[in-house]
Amino acid sequence: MAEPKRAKGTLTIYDVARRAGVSIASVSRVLNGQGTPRLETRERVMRAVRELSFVPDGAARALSNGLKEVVGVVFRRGGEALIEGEDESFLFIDVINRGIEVGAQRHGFDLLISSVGFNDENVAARIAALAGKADGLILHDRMLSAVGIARLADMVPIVTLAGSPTPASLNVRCDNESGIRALVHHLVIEHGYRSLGYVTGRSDSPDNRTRLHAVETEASAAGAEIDTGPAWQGNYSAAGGANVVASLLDAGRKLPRAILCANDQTALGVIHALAQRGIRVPQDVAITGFDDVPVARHLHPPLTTIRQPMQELGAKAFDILYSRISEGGGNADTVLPVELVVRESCGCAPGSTRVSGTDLVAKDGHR
Amino acid sequence: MAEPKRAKGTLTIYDVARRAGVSIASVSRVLNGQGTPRLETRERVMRAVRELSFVPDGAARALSNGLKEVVGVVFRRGGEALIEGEDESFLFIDVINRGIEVGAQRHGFDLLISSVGFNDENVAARIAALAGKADGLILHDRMLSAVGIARLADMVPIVTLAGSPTPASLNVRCDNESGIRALVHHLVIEHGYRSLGYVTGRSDSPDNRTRLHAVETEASAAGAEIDTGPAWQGNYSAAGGANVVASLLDAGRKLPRAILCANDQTALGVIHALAQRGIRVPQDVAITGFDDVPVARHLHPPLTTIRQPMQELGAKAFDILYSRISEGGGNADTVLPVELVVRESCGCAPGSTRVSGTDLVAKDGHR
DNA sequence: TACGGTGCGGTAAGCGCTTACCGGTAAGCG
DNA sequence: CGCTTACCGGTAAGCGCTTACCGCACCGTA
Repeated sequence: MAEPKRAKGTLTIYDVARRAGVSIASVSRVLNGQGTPRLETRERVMRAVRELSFVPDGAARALSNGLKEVVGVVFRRGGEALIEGEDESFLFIDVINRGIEVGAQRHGFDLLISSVGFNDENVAARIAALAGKADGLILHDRMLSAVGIARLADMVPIVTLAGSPTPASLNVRCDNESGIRALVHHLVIEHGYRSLGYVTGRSDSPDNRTRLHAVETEASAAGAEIDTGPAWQGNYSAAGGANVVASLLDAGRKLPRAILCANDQTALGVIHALAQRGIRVPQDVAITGFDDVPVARHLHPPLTTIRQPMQELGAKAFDILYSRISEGGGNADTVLPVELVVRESCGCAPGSTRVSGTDLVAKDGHR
Repeated sequence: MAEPKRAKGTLTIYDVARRAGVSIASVSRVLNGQGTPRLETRERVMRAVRELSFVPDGAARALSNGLKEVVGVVFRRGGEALIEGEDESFLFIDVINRGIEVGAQRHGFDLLISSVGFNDENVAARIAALAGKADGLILHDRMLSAVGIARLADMVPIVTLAGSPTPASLNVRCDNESGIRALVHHLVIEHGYRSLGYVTGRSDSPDNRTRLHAVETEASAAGAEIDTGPAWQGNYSAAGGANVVASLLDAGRKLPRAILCANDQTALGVIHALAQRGIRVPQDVAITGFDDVPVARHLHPPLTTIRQPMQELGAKAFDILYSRISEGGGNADTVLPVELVVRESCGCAPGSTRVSGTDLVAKDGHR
């Protein structure tokens, strides 16, 4: 199919060896710090390498020693961008990826990134192809079914984010329950709101199911009414949140005093829709998000939300994957603590931003 | 050095061949659509592949046919995050990367991503290592000196973003001049502001130099005064912008009627600092940015800025790199048109967001 | 029936690297 | 002074794949 056979001046280890007057084995040893080459040998090799500006071919190395030093990362590219600015939806993902990268660099790994559109068909095939180019894969939320993961997993180690562990794959997630508990506590106990609503995320997301369940549990435990059901079905997008509000209002339903949203994106849409109907936040309805994406503090009003340690989540995911790759171990289900970030959308006073951990689990200090 | 020799059940093309009762050559041919295998052969192979869920090893493929189908992307990780929310600085980069990825996927390439901290030492070494794992490299702004690029370039094809082409590397950038021209025209002619200021970006950035020069040229052409100099030196960060304002004010200098900022980040810092001093935007001082990052529309007031087609920039960069990789050609210096986005920070009325191309250059239609 | 052509598919030669293995040299020892 | 023991460094065997090359079987034609 392709012209691009071999680039012109491909420099190989043979060229370096010839120039240094040694064998390729010596060059390799010097470059990798194996064995104990004589000082002179080392210097001759290094000089030749420098003079030729030689860089060993990654593919050949990988083939030879069975380690590519590459982690694949797969995520879904933004779906339907209905509201202007919706493209921010990928922020969340990018921050996590940044964290993965930080972890990866500590071990000389790089990230091989591949996003998948919402209506791409050959998702499994694309992920499989990626698997062929990497030592392990990190899958963001909702990339593959359990069977898909299982199939993939006997090809290459897998870590999922915000999913659930399977016999063959590991998982890293945030402590949703604690986050929701803190939010409900703040709204019901501290603000005294008696009626709550919860705009859900995609129904196939484990995170979403956990949060919904936690809202219901906590709300009734706190003695507040909780409004849910099909009418409250969102999809993690701003558009989804806006739709819920619009249909609720069009159906003549009375809104609860406070609405929790499955994530910040959704909250953004909800606030937007509310503003269009002239409903004030937080005076008429209090709103909260989940995630604390960077834009959350710039919304009007600034969004009260749950901060997930996204960067750490990514770094942790890499660490776990790495230990799976090198030793075959790895904690199957890792849970990271979250923080309540109080701003103004819940009804608190301006300027009183407050952050508080919801959990005593020690974060284990990657920074 | 490493345990991770070979994963346990590494499945190879031999396994598939055995199971299908054919030779490895046939398997390869079927998998790559080369030659004209008989229908029966094709089916037997495909069945075996499916049953074993075989995925060919990327490293071996790459080694064998000299094409890794990987592009390396290098950028700087955010520097000093002084202002809360500064972490958004990487948004810009992420959007471009998204564009690169879109372009890459059209050709079955994936992105190998590596970021570099501002005070990392072995930058050249890290980039070189990345080069070994990729077919070509895309470098974001200010990654490497001209010599560094030259050295790298005879190793692997290079495309720089927002830089300048070198004999050995290609470049893609936005039409800074037109953007600045549109901005100055809007501020001076339409709003009638007679005095302007320009908070610069990093002094080593080609984009920054171009913009500064354009501001000076256009301002004097339009008959406005332009305030510049060392006191106006920013660094593309919000903190940098805030500093400029703070020192200007502390030094008792009178601010011009309108301040153009090297980028949106800077504008964010400037607006922030102004607000702290009780100076109103745009009533007292009008502010403009450059880039139109997603958060720009959420600022207070919403930021008038120049929209760079960041996604297209990325896609274009990939296309050019790809043609360099496959044919050795590629346009050395590609310039993309920009748009003026009028919001409120320039003094225009709320709700009057207006977007207008500044250029008649046809965008060549990747979408 | 014999012979050239065509079309599949197998064999084997690398791609650029790492490393097990082994041979040569020099140092250590009796 | 001869033999053991280290220590280096070279030779060569793969790693898993693609593909040039070649042989074989079967077809058509004379």
